[in-house]
Amino acid sequence: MSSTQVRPSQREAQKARTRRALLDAGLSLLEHQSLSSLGLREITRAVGVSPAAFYRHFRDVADLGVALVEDSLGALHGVVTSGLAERSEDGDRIDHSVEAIAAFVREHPEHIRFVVRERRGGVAAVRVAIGAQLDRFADEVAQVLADDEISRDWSADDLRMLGETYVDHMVMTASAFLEAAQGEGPDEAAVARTARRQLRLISLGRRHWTSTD
Amino acid sequence: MSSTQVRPSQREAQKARTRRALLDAGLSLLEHQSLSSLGLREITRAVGVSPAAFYRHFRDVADLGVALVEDSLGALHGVVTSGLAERSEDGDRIDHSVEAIAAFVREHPEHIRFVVRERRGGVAAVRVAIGAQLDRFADEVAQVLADDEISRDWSADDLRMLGETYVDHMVMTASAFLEAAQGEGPDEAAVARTARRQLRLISLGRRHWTSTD
DNA sequence: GCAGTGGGCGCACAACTGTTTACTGAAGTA
DNA sequence: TACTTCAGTAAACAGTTGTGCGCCCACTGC
Repeated sequence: MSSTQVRPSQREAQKARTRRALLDAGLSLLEHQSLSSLGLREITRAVGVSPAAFYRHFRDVADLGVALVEDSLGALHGVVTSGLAERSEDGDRIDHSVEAIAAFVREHPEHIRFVVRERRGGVAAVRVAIGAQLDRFADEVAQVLADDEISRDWSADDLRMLGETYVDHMVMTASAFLEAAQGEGPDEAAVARTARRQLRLISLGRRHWTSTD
Repeated sequence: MSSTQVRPSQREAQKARTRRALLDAGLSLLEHQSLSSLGLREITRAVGVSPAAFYRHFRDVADLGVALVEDSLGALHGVVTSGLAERSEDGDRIDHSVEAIAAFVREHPEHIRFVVRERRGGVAAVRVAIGAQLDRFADEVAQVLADDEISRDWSADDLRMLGETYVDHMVMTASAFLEAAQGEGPDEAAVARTARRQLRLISLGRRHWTSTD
């Protein structure tokens, strides 16, 4: 089996560059529409490349969409795990989490928009890809939570449920920050406040949890 | 000012029938795609009507989308308020709420799919319409919660936040039920169990809530 | 240096899109 | 009965779409 080349050879470096351009153009074109209405020619036109060139990189637009999922959630992955790892007193932890989400949205708004929009979007393959990634997040969060003193006698099942809850809340909050950034809905401070209070609500429920059924 | 006719005159009855047909066809075509990729001709073809006839009823496809929002969330509106009004012991109330959502999804899957998909979808006007409706839901839920003994000394602000939390949770749960119905993800029973436990978590947090900041 | 690989191009193709136009004919009005 | 209204039609418009074909030519490995 041939491993990946150590010296990328400017041929495939160029190929990778075009691929990136296609991905970037696609992502930015998705600001005002959804993937299922994004045209192949639209993308190549934005990059300045012939339509036929597209097929050298992706089977179709949906395929590019799947690639974008890895792109978008890969970056978030690092933030979540490293952010959760650092532990501190409860209130601070909530503040830091919310601020981390806010910062990520500020830095990568298009990625967040893409994920949030296509999570329930019209392209099945992309929906599945996003779902799988978020499932992984939920697992990892549950893993971290398991080491907390509070959830000493929680069942794996309950922990998993809690992990899902946190991930869903994270996505919702990110989406709300995004809307705030583009002037729709409440402003960033208000979103942050709501998010913090919701997390406090969950945190309280967590402290008084008793496993049944 | 001329009021709406009491005797609908078969002319406008026919018009209304075509309009309904367009709405229904549109909704069912949205099962496997999103609104921004739904074509005007696609709809009229499904109804068996000429493309130009579409303009007698809607300005464009986005306009039809907005009409679909009223259609979809109007039905849900009755369920939510009447369902919440009946009060009982805490556990039962959770069970009933979750079952009510499950039942609604079973009866109107396409409506739920539409709302969930287009809530963050590519058509701004539709996003706004859905957001406004869900905001109203949140208000109403907060209103009902205000009369609970538990939230005796809650601020209006905290109640509103809790209302949003419940509405978001409802939408998420409905979406999960929908996925279950079409074989993706966990089955209906598992979704219901998760939803119940999440509600119990929130309920616990609620009982121990103390307003700060 | 030379044969071979492969990313990108230009062009053509048929199929489709949204929108406008002038029209028809049934239903409503007086 | 004669006159108006208007939902729906048919046809044409200029653009656009995805995809396949053969060709080029900078780069690669020998």
